[in-house]
Formats: sequence, C-alpha cells, structure tokens
Amino acid sequence: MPDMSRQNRTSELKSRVLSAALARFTESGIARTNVGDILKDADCSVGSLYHHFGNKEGIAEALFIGGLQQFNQNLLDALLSHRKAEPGVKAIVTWLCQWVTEQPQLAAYMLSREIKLSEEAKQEMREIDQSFRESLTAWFAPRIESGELKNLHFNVYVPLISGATLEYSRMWLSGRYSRSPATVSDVMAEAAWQSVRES
Amino acid sequence: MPDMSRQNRTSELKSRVLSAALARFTESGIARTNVGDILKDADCSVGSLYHHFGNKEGIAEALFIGGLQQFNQNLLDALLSHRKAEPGVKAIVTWLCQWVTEQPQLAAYMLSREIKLSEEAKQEMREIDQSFRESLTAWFAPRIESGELKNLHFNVYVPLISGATLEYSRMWLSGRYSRSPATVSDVMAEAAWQSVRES
DNA sequence: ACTTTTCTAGAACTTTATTCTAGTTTTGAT
DNA sequence: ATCAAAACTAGAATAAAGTTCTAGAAAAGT
Repeated sequence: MPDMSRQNRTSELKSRVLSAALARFTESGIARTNVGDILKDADCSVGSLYHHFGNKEGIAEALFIGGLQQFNQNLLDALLSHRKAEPGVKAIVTWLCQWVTEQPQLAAYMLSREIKLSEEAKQEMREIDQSFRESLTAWFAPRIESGELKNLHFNVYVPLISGATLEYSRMWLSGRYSRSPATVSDVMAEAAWQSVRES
Repeated sequence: MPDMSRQNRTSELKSRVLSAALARFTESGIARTNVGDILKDADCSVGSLYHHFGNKEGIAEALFIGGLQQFNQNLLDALLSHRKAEPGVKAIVTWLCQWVTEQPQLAAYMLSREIKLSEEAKQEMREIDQSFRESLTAWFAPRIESGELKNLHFNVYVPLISGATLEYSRMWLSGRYSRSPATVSDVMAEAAWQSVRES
C-alpha cells in the first residue's frame, strides 16, 4: 500500500498483526504460535513488530485489552437500557450468548485465560475493571435496595449471572458441546435470573 | 536417595518434577516457566526429564490429567451419597468451594485453561470425561424424571451448577476477590439450586 | 532546511527447548 | 549365574524460537 499516509499504513499493519495473531492464538494457543508465523501472515518485518508491540506478549496484551474494552462497553450497552431487574439480568446473559456465538474467535481468546498480563497491563486492566464495576454497581445497587434482587456480597453477582453462560461457552468453543450458546440463551437467562432474584 | 529401589527413586523424581512444575506454572504460567528452573527445583537432569515426560507440554499434561481424575473422583464422592436433588446439587457446589480453597495451586492450574493438550492427551481426557458424564447422568436422570429438577438439555446442568462457583474461584485465585470460595459456599449452593430446581 | 522522531528492514544474537550419545542400573530370559 | 534387552540418568551438543541491534527511509516538527 504505497498510496496511503503513513498513519494509515501503520495502523493497517498493526491491525493485520493483531488479526493474524488472534487467528493463530485461538487456533494453537499463544505458546504454540511463533512470531515468525504472525510475521508471515501479516506480511510484517521483525523490526516493525517489535517496534509496535515490544514482544509476543505485547501482541497478546493488546488483543486482550482491546477485547476487554469492547466487551465491557457492549455488555453495559445491553444492560443499561433496562430499568427492571429481571429484563436487565436476562439481557446480560442474552447478550453474552450472542457475543460468544457471533465472535467465537475473540471470545475463545478472551475466555482462554492463557494470557499472563505484565504489570503495566494488569494495571491498565484494573482501571478498566474499576470503571466497569462502578457502572455495574450503579445499576445493581438500586435493584438490591428495592428488593428485586437478593442482597448478597457484591462480588458474587457477576459470577452468578454470567458464570454458567461463560462455562457453557468455554465448552462450546472447545468443541465439546455442539449447540451454540445462542441456542440455549433463554435457559441460561432464566437460570441466571432465578439465582439472583429475591424470592 | 541411594537406599531405595529404582522404582521408588523414579517415582520420587517424577513427583518432584510434577510438584516443582505445578508451583512454577501457577506462579508464572506455563509459557514463562522454563524447564531449566523445573530441573533445578526438582534436582533432575535434562535427560531424565525428557525421558519421563517427553517435553514441557508433557509435564503440563501429566499434571492436568492427574488433576482431572482426582477432581472427578472427589466430586462424584461428594455427590453420590445424596439421594435427593437439593442436597446433591448443593453438595457439588460446597465441595467445589472447598476444593478450590484448600488446593488453590492445583485449582488455579486446572482452571487456568492455559494447557493445550496434545491429541493423545485429548483422547485420554475424552475417555475420562465420558465416564464422568455417565456417572453424572445416572444420578441426574432419575431426579429429572421425578420432577425435582427442571428438564433441560443435558449439557447445561454442569455449567448451571458449577459455572458461578468456578467463575468466582477464578477471580479469587487471581487475587481479584479477597473472600475465599469457602466463605461464599452457602450463597453459591443456594443459587445453583435455584437455577436448576423445578419450580 | 534541518533536526528529531517514528517507522521499517533484516542480519545478528540470545535464550530456551530439545535431541543425542554414552554410560549405568535393573529386569527378565535362558 | 550370564547375557540381552529395557529402563533410566547425565550433560554436552544442537536446534528452534524470541529478541536486540544497526542502519537507513519517511514523516513530523521547528
């Protein structure tokens, strides 16, 4: 691509690297993909790759942080439009099922837990997580107050609502279950609701 | 240890390697631990290690398969003594919480999903899994029949019952939650039950 | 215009995993 | 008891992969 501003060529290159890496990482895991393959797939030189990402872990981290931001944002978008607890909780689960089913590669990567973040990346993640938690708290607190939801230790809501779906998704993504999360979305949503509703 | 049969010395060596590897793997991940460190920790030679385990992945697989067998066995032990659905389901969750809390290293390793199994190991896992599923089915089917449990697609029961606890455990193991799974065991058990009971 | 920064390139280097050769101990067969 | 085969140990040698380095081109800033 000689007919492009450098800015564009550079960001093109970076995203080629990222998508090549995602494909390889989900196919064979981070450990088993070697940077040579990514380089070849993305048509990128050693120098450029190390200039932009530092090292192999850097690529993995960039993918993870990017995915996390997208994940949190979309989940909140799905949740925040609802006012009542039941549809809100169910919307989270439904969106999750859809996200996993529609972007299996990214989901497999995000759910794989293969990535060991560096200290800086951990810090960045904590910040992202912090603001995500605050948004969640703002939505949940009033519904707990109002008695729509059981009053539990805050940390358990996320696992209770998403845990089953994520676990099911991991199984589907690894090929051990054949029906996609989207096909069991209703069951998961109902179960999630039953596990947190005040009864 | 010169005063031992070779059989004993060998199995001693192998378990030294396995526990050194587990410690390193949970501390830094598989990718970041190098076999040199394991060798040093376990006081083992290069030749011996590769003779017994083939390669680094081989160590990881041995740990995983061993852990899986122990996991399945103990979970079934906790479950099968119960006849009614509610205490059975709750026993699974309670046992899970206890297992994670008492063996955090092994649990962290098993839940990390960092391990990419070789084809042979995958095959072995499928067999273990197969017999595990059969035992589970034998326990669940009559409780579904009898109407104690909702009638759902079989694959969803495991995620529904264990998903939230596993997700919570991952957070605790990674240091992001401070209360151990054992301390939220009752909440998780109740929620799991609510999510699968016929209502 | 020229200085600085960003970016690209690939050869050189380093690190780490794995193989190989050689020798020792044990087991099993005759 | 003797021999042959198999299991095991050891560490040097090798291969494979990740990363650094040097050099130079392109763009941005002054």
